[in-house]
This record gives sequence, structure tokens and C-alpha cells, in this order.
Amino acid sequence: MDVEEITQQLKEHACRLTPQRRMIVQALLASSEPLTAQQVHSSVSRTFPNISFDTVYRNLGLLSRLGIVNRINLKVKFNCRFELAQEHRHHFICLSCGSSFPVSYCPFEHYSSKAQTDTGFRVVDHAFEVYGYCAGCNVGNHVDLASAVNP
Amino acid sequence: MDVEEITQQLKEHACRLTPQRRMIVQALLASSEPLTAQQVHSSVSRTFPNISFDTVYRNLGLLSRLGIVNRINLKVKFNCRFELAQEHRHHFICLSCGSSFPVSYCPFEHYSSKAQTDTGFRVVDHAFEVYGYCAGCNVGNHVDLASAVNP
DNA sequence: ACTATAGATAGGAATAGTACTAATTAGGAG
DNA sequence: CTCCTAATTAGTACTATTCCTATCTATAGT
Repeated sequence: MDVEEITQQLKEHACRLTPQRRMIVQALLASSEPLTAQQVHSSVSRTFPNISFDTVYRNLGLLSRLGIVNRINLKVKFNCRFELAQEHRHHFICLSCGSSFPVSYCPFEHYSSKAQTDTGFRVVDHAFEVYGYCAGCNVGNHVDLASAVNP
Repeated sequence: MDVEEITQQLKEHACRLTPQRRMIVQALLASSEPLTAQQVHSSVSRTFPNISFDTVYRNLGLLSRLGIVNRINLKVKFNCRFELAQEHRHHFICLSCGSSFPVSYCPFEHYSSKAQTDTGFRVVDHAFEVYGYCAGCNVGNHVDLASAVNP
């Protein structure tokens, strides 16, 4: 997946190719980890000092709707993260440190599409995430659900 | 599921039973639909005019961590909704009108737990949601992904 | 190239959600 | 029943996200 491929997808949906948009995509491409909207903004700001948060949010939303980026870390408000949807996959998210790891399993493949059509729904997307504590945060931490911080 | 059952669960986790908490639970019990945090707040406000948003959010978060309520409509920031977790289930969410319908399928049952233990993760929760357009919103609406409003 | 225009942007304002702290209170011990 | 203590709350301050609008610009059609 490179910038040209993505711009092509944008064109197919009659979306314009603006320099800001290109930079947002490049910021995601350059990072090996999923980024928050804030991180994307600060990265793009180096090239476009005047870019607004709104532009970043709007475009991440657009790219997400087009399936070009995945929005992950759903249960935790704020700090949800975006990554390029290189291949379709879901994530494990650590409730303690917030890091995410890809999960090689998609429930949708196993989910019979019959039930959907019966009810007249037109399905366009789905989300699957696993929450817990990663190996690093797990050791010796007896986490009390009632007093956990964020989610 | 009634109030007593829920208060029992709270006690088991060494959480106090405050009148505010009880009202938040009752607001969810009284509604046949999932509610937003704002809706819960305005409902509880009738009894406790001075209750703060913080109290509502904090308690919905607590109840959610304890598994007493489900937080749904994850992909849309703001306006995520809460409902009592009467039985474990996931939802279909209409991207147009925002209404939600239970889905009688849980990917977790089918998801081999082997992969998790191998990597040292301790899994405590998961999320699965299906997005699309319901029968009512679907008819005659050729929805353009690029210009969709919210998600 | 030139122009018209649908779509995109910047900037500020509004709103939803979160964090902090002093004061209050539930629930247990005496 | 009264006191004690730690959990919980109200109120306020703050942050992240979205909305609004005048202005600008990337593209398509001449």
C-alpha cells in the first residue's frame, strides 16, 4: 500500500486529492503503530503549520468510511487510534497501557450472512476488538475492575 | 434483572449503593432502548436536580466494567449508548438513524482461546458490532460513503 | 489556458466527555 | 445509636471532538 494506491481509491469515490489529505495518509504510512488523531495532527503540522484539527478529524473519518483506515480502540473514549487498513484485521487492546496488537481472526467470515438479509439490513461494516491486559502489564498486577481508570 | 439483583452485584465488588447509582440503574431498567449518557443524566435529573454529568459518566463506566451494562455504538464517538446486559449479546447499528438491534451471535464463542494464552494476554472483554442501514433507512437511499455524516 | 463550481479548508465557537478536589455520605465497628 | 473512614459526589476546570461559515482551490468542461 502506497500513497498512489490510496489516492486512486479517493478518486474512485470522487474525492479530491488535496495536499493536506496526502500528508495525513503519509503520516499514517510512515508510522508503524496506530496513531491518535492528535498525533496525526501534530505530524502533519510540521508541513502545514495552519492545518486545523477539524481537517484531520474530518479526513480520518472519511478514510475510515472508505475502508482505507481502521479506527481502533473503540471502547476507550478519546485516544481512539487510526491505522492504514493494509489487510483486514482486528485488534487486541491493552486496557492498562493502551497498546494494540493485531488479532488474526475475523468473526465476520464465520458469521452467516443469512440472518442479516432476513431482517432487511444492509451491512457495510463491522467491528471486533478484544480487551484485556498484555503480558507486560499483566505480571503481578491484580487489577480491580471497579477501580480501573479509563474505559 | 431487577434493581436488587444489580445492587447485589455492586456489593460483591465492594461498591457502595448510593441513591444516585440506584437511579442510574433504574433509568436503564425503565427504558426499552439503549440510552446515551446524556439521556440517563436528564432522566436522573428529575430526581436529583443537582447530579453532575461526571457522576453519570463515572457510574456508567463502572457498571460497564463490571459487565452490568453494555456500551454500544462504539464506532461513533459521542452518542455511544448504554443498556443493561440482561444477556450477553451484540448489536447491529444503523448508520443512518442510529437505532440498534440485538444480534444473536457472539464471535467469542467461536474464537479459540488458544491464541490468547500463547501471547500472554489476559482477556477480560470483547466488542463486536455490525454497522449498516436498517430496513427503514435502506429503501431508496443510495447512501454515498464519502459524504456520510457521522461515523 | 480559462472559468465555473462542487467540494475542501482554516479558524473560531459549541458541545460531549473527562479530571480534579473539597465536601458529603454509605456502611461497618464499637 | 453514634462515630469513623474511605468511597462517592457536586461543582468546577479542562480537554478532545465536532459544528459552522466565509473563503479558497482542485477538477471538469469549455
